[in-house]
Parts: sequence; structure tokens; C-alpha cells
Amino acid sequence: MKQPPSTLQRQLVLDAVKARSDHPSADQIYLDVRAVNDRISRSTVYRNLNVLVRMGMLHRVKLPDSDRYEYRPDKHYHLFCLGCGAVSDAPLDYPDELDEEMAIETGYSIERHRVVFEGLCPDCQKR
Amino acid sequence: MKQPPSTLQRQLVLDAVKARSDHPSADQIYLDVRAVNDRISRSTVYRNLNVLVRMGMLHRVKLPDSDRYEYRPDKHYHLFCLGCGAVSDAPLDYPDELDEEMAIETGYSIERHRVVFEGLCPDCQKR
DNA sequence: ATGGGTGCAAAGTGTTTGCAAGTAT
DNA sequence: ATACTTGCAAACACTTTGCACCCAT
Repeated sequence: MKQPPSTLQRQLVLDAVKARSDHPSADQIYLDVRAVNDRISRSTVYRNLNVLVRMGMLHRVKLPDSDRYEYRPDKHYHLFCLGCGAVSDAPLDYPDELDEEMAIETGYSIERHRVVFEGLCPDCQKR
Repeated sequence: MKQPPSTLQRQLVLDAVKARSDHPSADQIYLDVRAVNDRISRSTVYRNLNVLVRMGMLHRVKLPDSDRYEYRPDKHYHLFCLGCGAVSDAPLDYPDELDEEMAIETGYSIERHRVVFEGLCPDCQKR
């Protein structure tokens, strides 16, 4: 039941995330949205991020510093740079079987797993 | 260079974490420490958790809700219950090779990766 | 007219920090 | 003496919420 955004504000939030591939934080999205329309409030951006995530149109990435958002629909792993906070998608497949295995082993019903690789990006290594 | 805790407060914080296997949050640790000595402040607990993590005597587990702490020294994965927030260690080995692979593929220098399985624990499934 | 969405300011969490006083070596 | 640690309160970063108003159906 994926509905399209029903307000201008919602659409702008979605567009802002789509327009970036660097996993922006809520506040970066707010700033991008503000650059387009400076009458939109921070709470509206936060609220709409939550709505869009609930609708399944965006995904929230949980990182050591804060939550980030992405448009890419498939589950995947992430790389986090401890130096500059940059985030990128990891070149690894998401193994669904692992969730099933874990469910069987532990009795949990597993919805997903999240993986974050932490290290220094090439730029930060030079410094 | 693992030094033993040098103050009573530090020792109590370490003891409180050691005494639990349920990955307590900073505030739960604060409460446990308070139960032993009610003159210890919240900031002292937070500060000492940071010190102990920096010393390598404790490990910080990054979870969707807040940071948790554990004494177990080896890297491993975690299970997080979306219902009640319970955390446990996952029965899976930590593959060091994966960090090397990722480093080669991406140019990052990888320090570690963190894995959290999210789902419902057996108790929460019943509800 | 009804239900959802908005902006604003205030409140909420979880954590850190400035500071003056205290403690250990 | 020196460097480190404490308790307190205030500050912080990030996010959510109460409320009155607005908009679209």
C-alpha cells in the first residue's frame, strides 16, 4: 500500500533524500528542503521522515552518530568512516538465510539484521 | 596497557557491568551503582564508562535505542528484541576475514564491523 | 465537517561539559 | 605540587509532542 506523498512538504522531503546518495541525516535533509522552500519547519521534516519510513518509501540507517536516510529499496550493509562520518553502501549481498538460521537457533523471530563496517575512508587515512 | 580502576567509583562501575549479562544501558548501570553507594553521580558513571571503554576493559554495544555495555572481551554479534529491548549475544562467530575483504574491496581501513539482528524474543512473540 | 498535515515552541532522551572542590601519588 | 577524579548543574544534540490553525476531501 505505498501511497504517493500527499503534501508538498512530504514530497520535498522524499525528493531531498532521493537527490542524495550520501545517506543524509534528518538535519541535512531539513537544510536541503529549506533551500527549496524556507517556510518548512524542522518538525515537519522529522515527522515526514517517520511517515515515509513507515510507508516503506525510505529506509532508516542506524549509525553510531545518528540516524541517516536512504532511498535504495533493498536491504544492504553499510560502511561508516570514523574520521569524517561519511557513509556508503557496502559491496556485499544481504544473506536472507542468515536471518532464518538465527531465528531457528535462538527462538527469536528475526525481521532483519543490520551491519555496519567501521574504519577510515581513503581520504581520512591520508591525514 | 590495561590498568585496574584507580577509584572506588570506577571499580563500582566496572563491577556493575560484570555483574550483569544483559547488556545494561548507562542508566541501568548508574542505578545499580547507586544501589551500592548513593553518593555517586550520573556523570561519574558516564565518564567512567567512557574511560573503561577507552582502556579496553569494557565494550560499548551500539543499539537502536541507546548504547549498552558488556564485559565480554571478544568481538561478537548481538540480538535485539524490538518488543522489550532485551539484548543477547548471537551464536555466530565473528569472521575477521570479512574485515580484510571489505578493506581490499573499498580502500577503507576497517577496524571492525557491528552486526545486530532485530526481531522479537520468544516472550514478546507470545503477546 | 472531518481527518490529516503544518508551524511553532516546548518538552523529552540520552549524554557531555564547565567548574570548584577533593584525592592520590 | 601535580595530575586526575568527583558531584553538581547546566548545556548539548537529536528527536518528539501539544496545540491551534489550515487544507483537502
